[in-house]
Amino acid sequence: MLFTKACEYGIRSVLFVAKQSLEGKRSTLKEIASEIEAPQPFVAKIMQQLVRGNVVVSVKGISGGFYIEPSQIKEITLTNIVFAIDKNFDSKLCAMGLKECSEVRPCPIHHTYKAIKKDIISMMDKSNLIEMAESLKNGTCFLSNLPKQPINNLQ
Amino acid sequence: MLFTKACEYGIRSVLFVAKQSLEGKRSTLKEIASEIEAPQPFVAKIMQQLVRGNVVVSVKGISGGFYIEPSQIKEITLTNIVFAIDKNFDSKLCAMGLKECSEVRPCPIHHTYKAIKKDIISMMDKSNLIEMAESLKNGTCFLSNLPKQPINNLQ
DNA sequence: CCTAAACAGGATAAAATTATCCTGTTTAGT
DNA sequence: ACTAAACAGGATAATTTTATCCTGTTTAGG
Ligand code: FES
Ligand code: FES
Repeated sequence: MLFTKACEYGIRSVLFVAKQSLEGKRSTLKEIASEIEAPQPFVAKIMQQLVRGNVVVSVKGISGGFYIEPSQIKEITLTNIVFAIDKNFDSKLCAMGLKECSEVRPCPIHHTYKAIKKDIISMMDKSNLIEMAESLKNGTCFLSNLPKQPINNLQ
Repeated sequence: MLFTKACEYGIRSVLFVAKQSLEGKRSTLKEIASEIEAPQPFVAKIMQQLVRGNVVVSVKGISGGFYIEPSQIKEITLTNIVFAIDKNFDSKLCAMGLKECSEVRPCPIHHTYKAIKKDIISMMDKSNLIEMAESLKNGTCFLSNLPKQPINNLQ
């Protein structure tokens, strides 16, 4: 598993908030947790970390919620999200658990894994939040497994 | 982190045992734990799982230890090792934690991550244990961070 | 046949991660 | 002012992962 559960929830939360923010809407904890199908109190903790990390903005009080300045959305990367939640995340570590991933003292899979790591880092740095948020809007990608409403809900 | 600590220790243990087996030597728990710099009782548990999973063979009693039939070494993959230790390991899961990684209902990073997953699976399936064990023998790769002996141990 | 070295496995403990609870503060609207 | 909806944050609980302990069994060698 590449990311911790907290990071997975965090990424999905931010993407939902980003999508809503593009439409000028704030998102409440309740909406976020329901949308991403995650426990609300845990999502609350994660959103707190994201606020402290300046990834999202929170507004207290009635009609409050979370949002991201639309002009900021394109600046945010998965790296930003993940590091706001998991200070210790490090995609640069050795796949076999050596304390240091090193070119001069490589583990047996270092050379193969190096290319994979590069791709992971690149994915995290170059992932375009606004493009992802727009795909969510278009319905070409999703944040949960099952459609919210059954398809056959006629009558 | 791609693998759990247990898997990391397991991979390193198997590689050490493989290297020793190429030289006709059995490895004791004490040797393995010391070589890979991991807690011996935890390594013991992991080795038990590897024995049950038919990755390594154990011999009880004095002058016992763990070994791998040299002819078998080239048959073992990282996938074998990891699944013997972590039944739930699944490199095919969604990077964002959706219950199912799906082409028809993809998460926002599915398409980028798909290629990475393919590389991970390929690394795990095609990694050549005998080549790695031989590199260990040659000293072109390593299982721990620091040389066992200080370099300046003259006199 | 006795001993010491080695693995096996159940039970338990410690640490980290995930999840929940409760109380407090903020704020729009009345 | 009062109220209800919303986030903040400390404390706690549950679960999973990591690590240890203890007792038992096996076996080569004297
Ligand atoms: S040393 Fe293991 S991945 Fe680089
Ligand atoms: S659906 Fe998320 S990686 Fe495939």
